[in-house]
Amino acid sequence: MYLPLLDHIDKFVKLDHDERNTVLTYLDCHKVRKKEHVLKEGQVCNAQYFIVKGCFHQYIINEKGVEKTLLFGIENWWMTDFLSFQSHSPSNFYIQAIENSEVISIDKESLEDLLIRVPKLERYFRLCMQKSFGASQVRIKYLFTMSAEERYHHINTMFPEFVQRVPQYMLASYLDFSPEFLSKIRAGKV
Amino acid sequence: MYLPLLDHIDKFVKLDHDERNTVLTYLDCHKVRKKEHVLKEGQVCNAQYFIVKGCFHQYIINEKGVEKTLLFGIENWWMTDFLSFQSHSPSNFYIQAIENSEVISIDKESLEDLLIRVPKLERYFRLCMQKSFGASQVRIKYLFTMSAEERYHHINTMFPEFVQRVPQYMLASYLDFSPEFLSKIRAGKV
DNA sequence: TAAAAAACTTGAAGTAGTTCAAGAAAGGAT
DNA sequence: ATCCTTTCTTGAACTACTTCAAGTTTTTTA
Repeated sequence: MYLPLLDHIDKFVKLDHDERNTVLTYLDCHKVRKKEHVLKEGQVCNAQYFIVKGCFHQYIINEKGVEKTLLFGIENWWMTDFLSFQSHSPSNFYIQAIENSEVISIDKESLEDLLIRVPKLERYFRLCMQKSFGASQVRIKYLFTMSAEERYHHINTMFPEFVQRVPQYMLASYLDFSPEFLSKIRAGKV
Repeated sequence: MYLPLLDHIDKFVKLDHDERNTVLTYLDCHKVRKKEHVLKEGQVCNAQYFIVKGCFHQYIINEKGVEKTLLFGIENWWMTDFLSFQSHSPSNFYIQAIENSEVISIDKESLEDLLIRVPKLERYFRLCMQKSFGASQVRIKYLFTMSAEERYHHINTMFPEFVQRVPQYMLASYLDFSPEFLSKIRAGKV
């Protein structure tokens, strides 16, 4: 149950037996049902979530009441609103399960505590974040340089299983165009 | 010369006298002239740059040969291509000085070394990155929810001095629209 | 301080993608 | 198995923004 996270940590830093056990005492694994939220706009984001199983998206609702998906997360990714988490400010975002999922959550206080007891984890979280941030930089590059159609074909080539896994309208939103347009791209009508 | 960085570190973690001195031995401060690059597409990004003075932008050149600015950096920000830095892969980006600037650079090996000697810095870099990543998440929100005109007015309200500081065509590119369109927004011709 | 280069402006014509509305298909719950 | 909800499709009308080209202004360099 907690193994996926320990394995993930192990890719970045080596913990000894005691440290692993310490980590375990701080974690809390629970199920999140499809469509359930772990964060809503306006709330202060007080935890980070490691996805053990399932799929989430981070989204906002625009002034027309339409959902815009900014980010997806699947197994072995951390999800949170880092800005709200760090600065205790109300979040701009919703984070919602797209499938029945399982997450390991750790709240801010526990994390602070844990990082004092297992300082090696500072490195783990640093490297994780570096990876996410790198990915987000590349994403902006794609948004800035490719047409809607190119973005769709690109993601479809790189992550075909993922494209099947999430609703089309969310994918369209993530790629920053309308669901109708995605439908037309797929039908070859553009 | 190195004080701005030590001050910045001090906002996140407290170093003792020895640790500060250790840090200093790893740093290298140098001037970068306007239009000079610290990173070009295709190079592996081997260092992180802390901006002591001046202004940089990270950009790509698209298939039409046009520059697209993905990110700006000013005093007290770190700039690098984290993906390339972490995974030793060729960078997608250029990083160039917009003004005559001064940076403190630290290369990958030195950083690894330094982090071993001053482990507290793991925390510093983690928190720095968390802040940058949070900012980049919010930026994507703006790109996804505001019209071109709204994005311009927003940045102009939030950071008026910054808007004056960089060429309009770079700002337009950063906001993801054409320089001509920015000209028209400013003239009230949209 | 003149000449060259870089940055900004303007209008006209074009287009990539949106919006709307209505129907069809697929998925979930009881 | 059927009803209800959610998701996907299609075409027609529209629009926010781009592209192009030419001229003007500002900045840099020698």
